[in-house]
Amino acid sequence: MPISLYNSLSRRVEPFAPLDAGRVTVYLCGPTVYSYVHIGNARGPVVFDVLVRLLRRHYPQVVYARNITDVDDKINNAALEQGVPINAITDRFAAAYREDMATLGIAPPDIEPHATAHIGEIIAMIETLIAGGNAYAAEDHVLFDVASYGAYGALSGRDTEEMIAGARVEVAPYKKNPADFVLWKPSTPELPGWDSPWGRGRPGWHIECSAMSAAHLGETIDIHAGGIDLQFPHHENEIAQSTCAHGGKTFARWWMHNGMLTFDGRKMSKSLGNVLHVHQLLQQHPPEALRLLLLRGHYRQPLDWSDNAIAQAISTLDGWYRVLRDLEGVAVEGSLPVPESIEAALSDDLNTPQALAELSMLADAARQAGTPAAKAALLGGGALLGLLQQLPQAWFQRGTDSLDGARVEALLEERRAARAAKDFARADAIRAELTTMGVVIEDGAQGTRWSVVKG
RNA sequence: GGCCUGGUGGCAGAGUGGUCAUGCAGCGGCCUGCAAAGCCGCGUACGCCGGUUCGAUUCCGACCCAGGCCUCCA
Repeated sequence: MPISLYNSLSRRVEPFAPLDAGRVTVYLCGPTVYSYVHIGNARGPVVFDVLVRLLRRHYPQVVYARNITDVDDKINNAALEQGVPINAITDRFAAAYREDMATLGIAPPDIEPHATAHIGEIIAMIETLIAGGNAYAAEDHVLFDVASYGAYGALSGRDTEEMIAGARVEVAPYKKNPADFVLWKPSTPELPGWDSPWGRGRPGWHIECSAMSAAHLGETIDIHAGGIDLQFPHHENEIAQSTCAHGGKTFARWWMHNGMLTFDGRKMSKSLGNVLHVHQLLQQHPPEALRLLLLRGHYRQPLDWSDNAIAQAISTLDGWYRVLRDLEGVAVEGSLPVPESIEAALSDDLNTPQALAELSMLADAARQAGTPAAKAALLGGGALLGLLQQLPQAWFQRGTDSLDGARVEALLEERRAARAAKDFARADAIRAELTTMGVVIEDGAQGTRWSVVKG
């Protein structure tokens, strides 16, 4: 089944075809690790995790890189404030990031390049840009000369003249044009820095991604992904740098941008201060519900975060896992099939809401049919989305660490006896007590089952 | 101000030129000791105004509203 993807470059959905079907390359702009990331930062990783899962079904090798930006002024500020070296900050939050992404069911990328490990490549790239007349050194800085690249602004649909005339870009005396951006900047002694032809300094943000991408994926990559807020200037600058440094070669053939996560209708961002940290949310809610929530909207649309949305996601998963629990005795053997309906939805520009609708129908079908094939279809569809991969028991009795399991069992046994003796008043009292403990019970043909209300 | 998205039923959210999204919630019924779950059924959804059309939520135009980018940001 052919895959079609929206390309921000052409502003239309196009049939996807990699440059080399034997090696598909995908790059996602990762986090700057100066603190915990917020849930909005997790949207891209989740969405493009699904994309990579889909691509892996079609191509023998997909090389997926998601970088870590570990040199940046925000990191420097945090390190200075706390009086520690920058790697004390970056190691800690890079590890937390990895752990949190894994908890969200995101498969690790094939490559996780760190900016500080590519200073040599960054300096070499800057030298190439200077030699080619696309960059210039001035007052210990090196700047990209935007006027030297005619296609600047093509991705974000901006007019170069307007941007150069724009009043909101930082105007510095050493810039030829206000729109010129920094490739290298000087470091004072207390700041981290590396020796370079332009003195001791550190790289600008944009050049890091260009250098890391080229180092691991090659000069032309198939898909470059990131949040829509990175389209300008970050991605625009990456294109300018990479294209000019590589003799005019196309940098990324596909550009994919995920929409912003909003909170109370506003973009969630650290600068606005309305963030919810993934690390914390994962302790308050089932991780799978967070993942489902992030997939409930189309990736290019804004998605609003709310407690109600979390509750709906949990209820939906309850329903699906209930089906799987009822089919626990039905054996599924061999590798899981991927239902055509799910693959079709995802192949249509990663229509995850449609895929989730199909998954609901598969769950319903599995409940009706109760066959190994129907159960396998539900599990297989879930697998492509990174959902439904835990045991029903684990889902329903999650977060029970603080619960006294023996006491629950004892109460259930007592209630069973009471019901057998037709002492329904006692039975209901026990049910009420369990409810206050956060335990919900269901009497069924196979006995009484219990689960936690939430968590 | 410039550029770009989008406005769908109580909520979330796909989609389509002409009977159906889907999920959550709600209501009625069956079932149940009572619940829960499940099953059956219910609720005249497509911002506003024009236009094109036999027919528009879907195409076109204007308008209103919301959000994003233009500065660090997934």
